[in-house]
Amino acid sequence: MSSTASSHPDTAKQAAILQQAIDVFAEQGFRNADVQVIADRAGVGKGTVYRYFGNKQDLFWAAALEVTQRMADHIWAATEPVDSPLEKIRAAAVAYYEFFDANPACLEICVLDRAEFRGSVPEPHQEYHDALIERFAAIFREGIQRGEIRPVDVNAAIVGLGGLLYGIAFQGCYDLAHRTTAEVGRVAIDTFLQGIRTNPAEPPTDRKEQKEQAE
Amino acid sequence: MSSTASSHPDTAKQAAILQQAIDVFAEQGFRNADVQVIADRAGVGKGTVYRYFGNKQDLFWAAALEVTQRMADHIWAATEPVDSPLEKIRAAAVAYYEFFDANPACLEICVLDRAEFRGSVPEPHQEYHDALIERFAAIFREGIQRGEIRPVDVNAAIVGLGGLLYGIAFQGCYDLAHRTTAEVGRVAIDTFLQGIRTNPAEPPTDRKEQKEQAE
DNA sequence: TGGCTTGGACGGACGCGTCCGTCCGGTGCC
DNA sequence: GGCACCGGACGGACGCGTCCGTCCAAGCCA
Repeated sequence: MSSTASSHPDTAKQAAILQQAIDVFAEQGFRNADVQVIADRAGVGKGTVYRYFGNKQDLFWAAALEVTQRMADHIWAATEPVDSPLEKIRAAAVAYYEFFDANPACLEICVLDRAEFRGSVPEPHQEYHDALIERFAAIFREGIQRGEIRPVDVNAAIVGLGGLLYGIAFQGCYDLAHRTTAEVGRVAIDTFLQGIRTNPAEPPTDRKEQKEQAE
Repeated sequence: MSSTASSHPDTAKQAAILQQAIDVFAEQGFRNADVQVIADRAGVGKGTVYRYFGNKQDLFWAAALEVTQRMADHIWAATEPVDSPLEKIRAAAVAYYEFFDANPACLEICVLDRAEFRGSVPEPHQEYHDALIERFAAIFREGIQRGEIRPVDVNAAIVGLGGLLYGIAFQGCYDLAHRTTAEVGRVAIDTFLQGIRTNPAEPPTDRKEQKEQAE
């Protein structure tokens, strides 16, 4: 209360509800989450929540879209200043873990999206997802052109990269051999870039970015 | 219905309930799943379900443990006849995707475990998980000894591999660039073994297992 | 016939979404 | 400039449907 100004009745309350929805859904899961609790924490009545978001499910979609946008923004901001495609990919991975380390609730929303709704997201999400794929595909293609990246199947590689990032983040709640998610993520992305196999041609003489992860 | 014999009152009914629990939980999610439906599908009364499994949550744990065991069995069966550590890892990955392609309900149980309970599994699960890690660590170590695998950080590599497998399986419900999960998984595991970076020393002349994924 | 398993009817808790009374800011009339 | 009217934003009480876990009556085997 004491919202003296009330210049825009909508925006402030809507944002408050959305943020609380992210937190409560993340804490409780979709079915367990009580809309009344979201309303209480946002400092509004339950009726107001339904006024702004229609129903519980639409509220969840709104929360999920918000999370997607925040994550994408963070990743793009991290990759843009980098020139090398290979390093762009590494930067994206680091940004990804940074984001979820800093916003664990956002990770849980992604998990719930997959678990509750089998990823059957409405169109806005799909558009964001497709845009993500396409921008990464462009990075991969340029990397291949520049000779930094092997001529791999770009789409499959992106799905693989996505799976790697996603999977490790998901597993963050389990015991990751006593490492933080970001730490494991850094090792994993190095593996993705370089592979685990010894090169059949040469003995392990190609230490180059191994220096920074020296155990 | 018509379970005239009832030779073993326990085992048969218990197994039926467990199987139906896996299916119904996978279809509906934990909170959405109605114990009555599980009982009906298993051909028993709800009271019998509670007699055997105590409560809904314990029933879910039992289902999750069953899934874990089935999956682990399948993977070990696939890796044992293989000699080369590197190929053992590849075989394990293939077996992983095979299993979840053939048993999608089992994948959903894993997703639910993570989503509903943050992976806060009871001890039996943890033991299985630890055993899995240890057996793979042994494979990695032998691979490194034999010179097939770069001297990577074994624990981190395993988490990375697990994340890769897990993540791609999870994403199977999204549009994987019009591929099946198994197909994408095969490409991804190749990437894990070899990396995407061109080797700084030699030009891309090392096609060796690229022949089988020729686009 | 007696003990034990089974199954489904039932009570009660819980939470979604609605609906109605309230309150506040803006507008027109005096 | 002050006052009364009005519309709509707001909040929370409530109704209703859903589903967990229990309990007791009926059946089955020894």
